[in-house]
Amino acid sequence: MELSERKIKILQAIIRTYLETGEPVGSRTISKDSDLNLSSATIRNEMADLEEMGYIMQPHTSAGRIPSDKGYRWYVDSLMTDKTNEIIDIKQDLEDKAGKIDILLQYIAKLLAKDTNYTSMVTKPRYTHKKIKFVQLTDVDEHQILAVIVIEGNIIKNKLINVVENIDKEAILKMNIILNTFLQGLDITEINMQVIANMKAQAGNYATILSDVLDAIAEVIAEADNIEIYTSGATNILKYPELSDSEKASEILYTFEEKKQLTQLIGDRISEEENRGIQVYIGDETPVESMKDCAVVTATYEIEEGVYGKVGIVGPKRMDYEKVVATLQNLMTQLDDIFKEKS
Amino acid sequence: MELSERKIKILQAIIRTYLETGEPVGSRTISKDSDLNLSSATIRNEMADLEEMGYIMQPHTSAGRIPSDKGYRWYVDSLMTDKTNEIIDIKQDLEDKAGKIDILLQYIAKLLAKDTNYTSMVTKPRYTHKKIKFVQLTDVDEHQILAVIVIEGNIIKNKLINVVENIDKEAILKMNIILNTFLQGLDITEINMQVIANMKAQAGNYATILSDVLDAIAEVIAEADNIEIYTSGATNILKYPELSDSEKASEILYTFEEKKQLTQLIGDRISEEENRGIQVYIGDETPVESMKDCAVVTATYEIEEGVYGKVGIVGPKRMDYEKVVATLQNLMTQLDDIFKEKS
DNA sequence: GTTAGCACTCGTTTATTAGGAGTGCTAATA
DNA sequence: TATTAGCACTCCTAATAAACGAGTGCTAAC
Repeated sequence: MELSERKIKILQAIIRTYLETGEPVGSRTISKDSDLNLSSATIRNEMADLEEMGYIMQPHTSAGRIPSDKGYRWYVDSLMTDKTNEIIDIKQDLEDKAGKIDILLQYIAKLLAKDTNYTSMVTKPRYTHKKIKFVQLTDVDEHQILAVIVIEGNIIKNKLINVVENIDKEAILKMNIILNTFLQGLDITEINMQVIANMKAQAGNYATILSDVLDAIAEVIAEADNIEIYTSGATNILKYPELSDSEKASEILYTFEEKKQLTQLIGDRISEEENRGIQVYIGDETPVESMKDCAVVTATYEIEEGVYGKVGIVGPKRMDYEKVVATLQNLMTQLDDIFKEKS
Repeated sequence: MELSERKIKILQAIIRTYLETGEPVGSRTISKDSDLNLSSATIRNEMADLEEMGYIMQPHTSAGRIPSDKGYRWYVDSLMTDKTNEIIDIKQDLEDKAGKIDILLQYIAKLLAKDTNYTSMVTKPRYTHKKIKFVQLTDVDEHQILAVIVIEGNIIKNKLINVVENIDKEAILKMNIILNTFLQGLDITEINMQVIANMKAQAGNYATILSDVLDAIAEVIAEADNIEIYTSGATNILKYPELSDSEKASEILYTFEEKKQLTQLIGDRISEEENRGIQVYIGDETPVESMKDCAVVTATYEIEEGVYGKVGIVGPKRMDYEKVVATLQNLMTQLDDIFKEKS
């Protein structure tokens, strides 16, 4: 069976009404509220068809219809072709905060959660090809060296290194030179045994200290590799009765508290082309078990050539897709503008 | 009326049973479970007295009794005199993590939440008298300076400063010297207009840049002043029926998500002597509105002379005070040992 | 002082009922 | 042929009632 023009209108009406109310919607409601001028009986016939086709379902006989996952999917897909133009101007707010990327992202998460009444999450962008800009050692006291490592994209990391031997100024000076000659401009994937061996050879007496320093650098870089995720509005899910029962809520909230699992949702596979743009996961489509009763919308932002992060919204399946998608699209362009301006 | 020996035993029995079950406890239960060998009628008489004295109350006529806040308070106070000796050996775990204080604290929070099944929170210790160890500027590129600021207690902060003028090596060198001559060893409260004016005088041509740098330093220091709080196990509160209804849970969880309000609970007044040691807040005693149905136990740790942080546990009023207090006491001594060893 | 006994209270559970929203089907209608 | 009015039927929900039972307070006897 095909989706006739009329069926489409009815299906849309059902889904829209359900998104608003969260209650099963009956034939009479559609008959009255839509501009189709059809009796409830006709609507009923069409609804029977739509059910057979899998777009809607009944929680029980003698209840109205609610959208199935397939129904939501259809709805979302049909939305994507429209150009919606809801505008929420956060650009101004954003510009003030553009100085510090992590504060900015945290702020965006908060804004999104507040604006949508769903839960938001934002990943810190991940530099896949990190080149070392420079490394600098400073002596703090006789047994401590402070290493400052600056990676492309102005990610700054520091670490205190405890060293057994006494440290003199000369050692620091020499190591600074060695480190920078060898590492500057190097992609971190290029730091191999060969490079390290060469450095150690040059370091002579200071090889042990250098080894400590290199360990620290490795550690720091590994750390930068962890995906950091900011979330906001987790408690918003308690506002939706279908999610707020103790068990479900507990699972979902736990996921947000732990954050680890969120990686699967917005951390993975950013580099793959097809995962860019706006993605919608409905119910079982999400890779995270605890969110099987939720819908997730994600979007990818680019802060500079090849450096991506993601933004996501989690809510009930009956979330206001239109608004969420529009909001995210809007946010993305505004972020684009901000980052473009800066560079 | 006085609390007779027998009344004490009955009160204890009531509270203990209620802590376990969370259900009102009746006279017959006490009569059978305790070693008093009294009939339920006698217990009833005593219970009527205890109720009159305010230690227990009835949720409604013909229900058993539950402890009132006063009852809990009495119970907790009586616990404090006992020497409990439950031992949970986390020391070994802790030592591995002692390298990085924030990871350590985060880990402690997790451990506590897991161990107690309540919610835990840990503040990062706050250095009240922060002396600047040193400041170091490095040129990143022509218009960016990287400032690294090390404060006593090895708190390291860095900030990228955008400068309009071109920067040459000489400027950097000169400013480094000025900054360190003036600021090194200075308590941050001592950096006043006078000092700044003197520095600017010395800086000559570089005064504008110096001004930017000082702004950045001020910002960084202000940031270090914020109390950071790690929490864990927030979703645990959903395990307790008396807290898990949507509204209450939402409020409490929101408090943990936002964290701001937690400051009132474990951030404030650490320096005041009487707030050290173990503190128990029951119901309305807590300064945080959303936790009026909870109990909060806090403890203070000292990582070095004069540098304090706090650890807190939040749970239902019927929390297992004995275990929580013992766990915290234990944790405190173990932390003490670890930090003492290190210095 | 303690306890057995008993009437009474009141929340909880279970059963019953009434109401109503919504359906599917059929037959009449345009 | 498509639409619609009508009606019997389903089944959820809310309301009401009844049965239950845990627990109490009080009294009177031990």
